[in-house]
Amino acid sequence: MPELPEVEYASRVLRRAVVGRRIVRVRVMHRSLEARLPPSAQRRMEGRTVRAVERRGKYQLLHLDDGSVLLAHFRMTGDWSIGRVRESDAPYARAVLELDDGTRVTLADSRALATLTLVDDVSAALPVLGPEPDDASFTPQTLAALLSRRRGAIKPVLLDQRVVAGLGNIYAAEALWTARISPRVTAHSLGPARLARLVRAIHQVLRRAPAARYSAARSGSRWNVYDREGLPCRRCGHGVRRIVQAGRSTFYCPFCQKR
DNA sequence: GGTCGCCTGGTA
DNA sequence: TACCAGGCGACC
Repeated sequence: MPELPEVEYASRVLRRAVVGRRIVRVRVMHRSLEARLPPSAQRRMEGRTVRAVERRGKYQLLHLDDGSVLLAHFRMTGDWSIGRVRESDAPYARAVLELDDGTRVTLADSRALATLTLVDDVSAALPVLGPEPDDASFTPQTLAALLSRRRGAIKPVLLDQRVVAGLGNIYAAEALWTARISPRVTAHSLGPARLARLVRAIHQVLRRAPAARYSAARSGSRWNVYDREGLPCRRCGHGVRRIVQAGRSTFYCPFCQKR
C-alpha cells in the first residue's frame, strides 16, 4: 500500500472525479471483494450521489447522500484508475463505479488485497487510529505518552496505526534513518531529544515523499535506506543492513543509527 | 510482541 | 522454483 502521501494523492484524484456525481452502476470483479461488498451493498450504492471524499490514515471515505459511507483501503497494491465507461477495463480491475457523467472509477489492485466496505457508522467500522502526522496533536509529548508502555522495538511500533496514522514500512524506515535512531531500540526508552528528532523526521520524510506511486522511479535510488541492503549509507558510507522485524523487512545503517 | 494468511506478480 | 512485496487482522 501505498502509505499516507500516496493515499492522500489518490483521495484527491478520487474527490475530483466523484464529488457531486451520481453512481449509476457498481461492478465487483473479484471474489474476495465480493465478500466484503456483496450485491446488496452494490445495489444500495446505485442511484446515490457522492457528497464528499475524506481521508483518515490510509482509509478513504466516500460519503453518499443516504448517509452511508464507502470505506476504501488499498492495502499493498491498490489504486484508483479514472477513465470512461466505454473504455476497456483497466489492468487488474477489481471493482468499478460508473458515474452519471460517463466517468468510470476503477479499483485496480494486482494483489487483490484492497478492501471496499459500505458502512452506516464510520466510527464503529474504522479501527482506532492515532493522530495524523501533520496534525497539531502529533508532538514529541503525545508520542512519548503513546510509547511509554511499549516494550517492543520502535520500528514495528511505528507501523501500528494507533500510534500514528498513515506510516508504513518504507517511511518508518526512512524516518528512523533521518532521526539517526536504530529500528531495534525499545520504543519506551526513547528520550525527549530523540522523540523530537523522530517527530521532525516523520514530518520531513512524508513532506518530501512524491505524491504518485512508488513504481514511478527505480527503488534504491529514491530512498535513503529502504531497499538498499549492502549499499553504502548515504550519510556515513557504512553498509546498509536488512533485518526482519514482525515479519517485515527493516533496512537501516547499523553504524549511524544508534541504539 | 511474533507468525501466518490473504492474493498475485515481479525478480533473482 | 523460491523468495519477496508499500498492510493488516487473526492467531499464539
